[in-house]
Order: sequence, then structure tokens, then C-alpha cells
Amino acid sequence: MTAGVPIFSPGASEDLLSGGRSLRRALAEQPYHMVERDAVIVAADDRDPPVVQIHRGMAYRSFTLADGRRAIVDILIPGDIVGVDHAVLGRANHDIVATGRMGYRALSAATARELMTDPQIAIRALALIGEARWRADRHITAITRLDAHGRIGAFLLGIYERLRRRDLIARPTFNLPLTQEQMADHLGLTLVHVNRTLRRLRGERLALIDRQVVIILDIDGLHGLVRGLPEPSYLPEPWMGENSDWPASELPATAVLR
Amino acid sequence: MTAGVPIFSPGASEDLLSGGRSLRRALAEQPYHMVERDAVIVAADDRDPPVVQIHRGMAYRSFTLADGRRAIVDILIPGDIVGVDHAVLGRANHDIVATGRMGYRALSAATARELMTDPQIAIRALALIGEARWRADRHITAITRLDAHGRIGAFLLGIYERLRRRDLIARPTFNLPLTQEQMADHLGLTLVHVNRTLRRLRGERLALIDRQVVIILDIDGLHGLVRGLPEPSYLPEPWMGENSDWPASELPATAVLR
DNA sequence: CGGCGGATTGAAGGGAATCAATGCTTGTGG
DNA sequence: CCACAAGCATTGATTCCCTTCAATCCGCCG
Repeated sequence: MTAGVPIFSPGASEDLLSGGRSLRRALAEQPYHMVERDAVIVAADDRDPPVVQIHRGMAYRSFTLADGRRAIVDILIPGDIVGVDHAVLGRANHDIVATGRMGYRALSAATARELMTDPQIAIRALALIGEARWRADRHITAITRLDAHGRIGAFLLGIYERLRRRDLIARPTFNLPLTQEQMADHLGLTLVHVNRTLRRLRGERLALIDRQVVIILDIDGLHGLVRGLPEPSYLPEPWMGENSDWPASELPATAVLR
Repeated sequence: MTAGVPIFSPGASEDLLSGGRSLRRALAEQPYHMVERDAVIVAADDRDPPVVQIHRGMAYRSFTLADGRRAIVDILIPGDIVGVDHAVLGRANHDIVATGRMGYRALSAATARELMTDPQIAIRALALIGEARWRADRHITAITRLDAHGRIGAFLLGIYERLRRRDLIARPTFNLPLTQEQMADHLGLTLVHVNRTLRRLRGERLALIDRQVVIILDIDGLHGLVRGLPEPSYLPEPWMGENSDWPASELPATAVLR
């Protein structure tokens, strides 16, 4: 650990990078799991749920209301590490579900707790939850103040940005393994209205969504729909350390994090 | 710090409590600030914003879209500590604004970074952001799948629970220093519809909201509106350490954390 | 007393939900 | 190899919750 009483004027960048490496190394030692669509990786009432890193495919975090309605609060893409807070809180309280064939590694809560005693890793964990909360904030802003048109635009741009930033894609085309019903549960709309809106985006030549393939035709146009929504670009550089270790993937075949 | 290779089977409770104490102690040494309504404590583009602890009154975190529309993503009550992630991320990206006369203490980002090298404090910080993200998740669920009626019910219950848990109130009556417009910006509704819905709650004898005083008349009835929404009751016990140091406050006069 | 911000209330329009069919793909079995 | 089932996507018709527009009211303060 950093000795003495370090004062990082320029920020905690070094610790962030180093902690990120340690965390990823620990995860890399864990067995690789492969599951099918709708597999529940973590259930809401699991005790001491593990920390999970997505490697291939996507997953979502969701809550299910008593009447069966569901809210998908976050989408997880390859490279995302979720649940570092589980180690502290002891309960996830939400489900984590695969949206399709998905590969991941998991770190037990106990192991995660041990790792957290390393300040660098703790800092990194802090940044990880911070990023998740940032996504949550952006999402809240979108569904609070944008209509269906804007929400879907924000959603597509958000996923696109995240994939690109992680070097999982290079062009504005990617695989999105979600049904329209899942998008609806994420955006606070109905399946029917999501469908109509996607079709409308197509008509406006902003984006094409066919089956599970998204092709963004007019990025600037889409940005126009979500003007003023917090820009993800604020994410600090150290963030980038998340990839670079791994080769970039491409297009329609679901992005893969090795 | 905890020596050796500690394995907390029962969880990180001790560290959480100890870290919480240290953090609060550090905050207690900072000067007390008092501001008026609409004062901006942290602006979206501030560099290295401080960690803030609310002592008296309430505040909110918000994003403002390009066209001026606003989304209030979180409400902060006395005792809440926000921005521990600022120390790591270096940017808040959202505004933190007082909803009325408000008292708080602030810890500079640099000092906060120093504190984070203490694993116990880091664990506590992790729990703090975890709690914030939990609130965000609950809120997303509410605005994604509940109508105006349910959203307001969930909102009132949520604030009530938080105040009660922190021993700031003992009965289902409290001061809520928010205008209907602010509630609207928080719940994704319009001021007009918030007004109608509050009035409807009154008609149903579920809750009375007059001026800034909330009186919950039928807690079970309100719970019926939000059936299935994640229960805040899951928050771990160590949490409770947040208060107990301070005497409880009461009623219409805004709750105060000493 | 006049003015101002917030709260209320009415009327009309619109975006999204709901209800209901009908395509389209893919996987399975005869 | 084709029929068939199942799940998802698509589309039309209708309903309704919420927004928008517009006044009016009310409590507070200089």
C-alpha cells in the first residue's frame, strides 16, 4: 500500500490504475462461467453475493414489483465489474440476469472483502460504484425529462459510448442482445411503444435496429434528441485502464472481453 | 487498520462502524456553513469538489438539460454524506443545491483522498455510495413502473423512512422543504400534476401535504400504492451508527442534525 | 397596498398505454 | 424436409393519464 501520508494533488490516478490491475488480476484467477439467456447470476435475496465481471454478452440489474412488473435499472456490458458494494452491504437486493448467452467471472464476497483492505483496490472499488451511480443518474435524468424518442436515443448513445470507450467496437454498429420488452422495462415504456419509436428512428434515418443489431446512422442527430443530458465523456482517464489489456472485438458478433 | 489477512465472515461491520466514526470526526472538525434556499453547494463543473455532510435542512442533486429543464436525481437529508466519490473522480458533474435554509460541513477533496487511505474509512465510503446507488435504483424503479399516484407515495414513504431511521422524527409527520415544482422535477411529472395528485392523496385520506408540512395519515395505505418496490429496510445495521451520537429532533421545524 | 412566488383549478390536446390481431423467425419433431 | 409451436416484432384502434395553456388564488414582504 501507499506508505506514509500521501497527498495526491493531481488525484488518485495511480492508485486507481494499480487497484484496477489488482482487481482484474484477482478476477482473472476465478473460473470462467458461461450461461444462457435469462440465467440469474445473482438473485435479490442472495446472502453475500459475489462480485461479478462480465466477459461476453450482456446482463441487466433489475427489480421485480409484487405484481410482476419489472424495472431494469442498469445494463451491463463486457468489462463491467458489478457488486463491489455487495462485499460491504451483504445483500444485492436486485437481480442480475443474462440477456443472452453470457460469460463471466465471479469473486466471492469474502475474497472481495479481503481485497478491499488494500487501499488501492478500495479506491478502485469506489470509482466503480461511482461510475455505476453516474450511469444511474444519467438514466434517471433521461426517464425523468425525456419522452420516448429521447429516451431511446439516450439509451442507444449510452451503450454505444460505453462499448466504444472500452474499445469493443470501432464503428457505430453493435450487437444489442435485448428484446424490445427488456428495453421497455429499462426505459419505462411499453413494448409496443418501444417498437413504434424504433421504427420512427428508422424513418428519421437516425438509427436502424433490426433484430439485435443496432446501426447508428446519424450520431449528431441522435445527440440532438438528448441535448443537455450529462455527457459520459467526463469519465476520468484512468478508466481506460479497463481495456487495453484485451484485444478489441468487432461488430454484429457480440462484443467479447477476453 | 485491521492487521494480517482478516476474513470477516459476518461482514465488515466493525470496519464500517469504525470508519464511520472516523469520517464523522473528520467532518466535525470542519467549519459549519449556513446557506439560504437555492444556494449552490457544488456546481456540476467544479474541479475536485468537496465531500459534504448535511446537518440541517435538505438539499438535492440535480442535472440541468440544455433547454433548461431539470432533473432532481436525489434528495439529501440531515446526516447524509455526499460526494465521497468526488475524491476519486475529481468531478461531481451534478449540482448540489439547498432546498431551503441549510447547514452543512465540507471536507476538501484532498483531505478526503488522504482519509481514503484508511481502509476502514474506504469501506465506509463504499457503503455510503452503495447506499446512494441503492436509493437511485429504488427511484428508477418507481419512475419506471409507477404512475403519479405511486411515485408520490413512494417518495413520501422514502423520505419518511430515512428520517425515521436516523431518529430525526418519531411520528409520521415531518417538514419537507420542497416546492411542488421541485417534487415534479424529481418524480418526472409536471408541477400541475403533482399538485392534483397531492390533493388526491388528501382526498383518499392517505396523506396531508400543506405548505411544507407532510402528515402521513395511512402508512399501510401508502404502502399499498408502492407494493413491491424495494424495501429500504434492507439497509444493514451498521448504518444506524449514523445517528445515536446526536439527539433526535422533531416535527414541523426542519429536522436538524447537530 | 401592490407585487411576487407558489399553490390551485379548469379546459383541451397529446403521448403513451391498452387491447387485439397478424406477421415473422427459429427451433423442434414428425 | 416440411409442419408446427413459441416467442418476438409489428401494426391498428381506442382509451386515458399526464401535459400544456391559462387563470385565479393565497400568503408573505417591502
